[in-house]
Amino acid sequence: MARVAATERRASLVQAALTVIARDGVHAATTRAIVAEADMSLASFHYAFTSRDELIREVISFVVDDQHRVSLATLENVPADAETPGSGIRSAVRAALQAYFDLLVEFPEREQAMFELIHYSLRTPELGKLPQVQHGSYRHMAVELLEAGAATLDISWTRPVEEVARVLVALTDGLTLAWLADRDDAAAGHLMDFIADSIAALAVPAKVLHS
Amino acid sequence: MARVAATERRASLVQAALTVIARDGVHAATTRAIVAEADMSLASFHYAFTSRDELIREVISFVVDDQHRVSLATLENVPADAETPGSGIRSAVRAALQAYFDLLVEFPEREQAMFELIHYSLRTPELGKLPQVQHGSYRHMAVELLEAGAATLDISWTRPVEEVARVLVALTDGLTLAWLADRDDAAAGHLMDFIADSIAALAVPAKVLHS
DNA sequence: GTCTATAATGAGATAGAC
DNA sequence: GTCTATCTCATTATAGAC
Repeated sequence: MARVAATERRASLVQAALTVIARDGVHAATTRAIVAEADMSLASFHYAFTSRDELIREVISFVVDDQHRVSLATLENVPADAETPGSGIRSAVRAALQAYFDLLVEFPEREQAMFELIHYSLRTPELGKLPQVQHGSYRHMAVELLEAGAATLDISWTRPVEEVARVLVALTDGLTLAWLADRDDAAAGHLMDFIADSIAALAVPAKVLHS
Repeated sequence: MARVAATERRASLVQAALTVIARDGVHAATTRAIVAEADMSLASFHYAFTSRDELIREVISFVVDDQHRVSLATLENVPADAETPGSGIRSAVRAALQAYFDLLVEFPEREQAMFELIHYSLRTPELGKLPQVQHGSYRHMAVELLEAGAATLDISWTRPVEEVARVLVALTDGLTLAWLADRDDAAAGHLMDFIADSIAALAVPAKVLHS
């Protein structure tokens, strides 16, 4: 096989690991399954990584970074949803949730893998603060979305934006887990309606704070 | 070792498995670890169960049943929180959440194990509809609590109780996952405040519907 | 019914030729 | 740098004595 730089091999293996984890779960992501997915030899694996654990650590780091990238990309679309100040926030939140939900329905394995990676890192002390970091990146993403939405729709949050973000993340996690468990689209829709109402209840027209 | 009925052995092994899963995670719950915890020989394990998978299935079934039992026990305490009709629902919800949260803080491994078991069953097709059942039992528990609360506090839900229950479960799952990830007690408190407000917003005094 | 011993498999990691 | 072959260990499961 062609000679490839170690950094490229590492990237390929991380991608392959993510594919395997999404398809078969974390427990099935053995070194053998991963190298098979990457079409690579077992020895090449241990040339690029000293251990399986080192790979998994890199997978989680990659996922965290990736979420941040996705977050920024999503922001591009927020202004397009702009409507009348104040009242628009409810439908903007609802639309953003629907966009997320559509992705979830299209790639359920991906979100399932995220959960499994969180639980894996919670069970792996050597991973240190990665669970906090991973979860924190979700909240950071939510903060950016909420601030962008507030700026675009000319509203203010009645609670600290970090707090609203935590609510949004918790609700999204709950929505995701519930749908993964029972695949009830209609119920998920009702839940998203509720989330949109509840989040919108934390917004007031920005001018209120200016008076 | 004394001769023990197979059904007792099965029960002991299920308990031991739960202990191991809570302490070290599902992936660490090998037959060896479980029989060590149960102080039993490996052969006894295979006398009681034909396979490890059969045990895990029984563990999940047990957990589902157990949740139902806990749910009924919790109901006993609801009337004690009764206050003035209508306005009391917010503090009743908040108190119930706090009670759950206190349990979570005291036994975090237990809730973590519940998550891991859900994801395990989602990855195990042979387990069939168990994930739905497990998640459904959470919602059932929520329904009973909400109905008992409504009766005691003389309020009605403005949405179908199943829908409110789904919201409550989703929020609780999100609360749990967030706290497991970052152990931020203060943030969890704010989240519970929000949940209580949002759920209470779905309640109206019962007499409104009688007029 | 319970035990010890062992088969059978699959895992992570390494040696050494090329 | 990459390969094949192998080591070592842990796992599930079973056989057969008691």
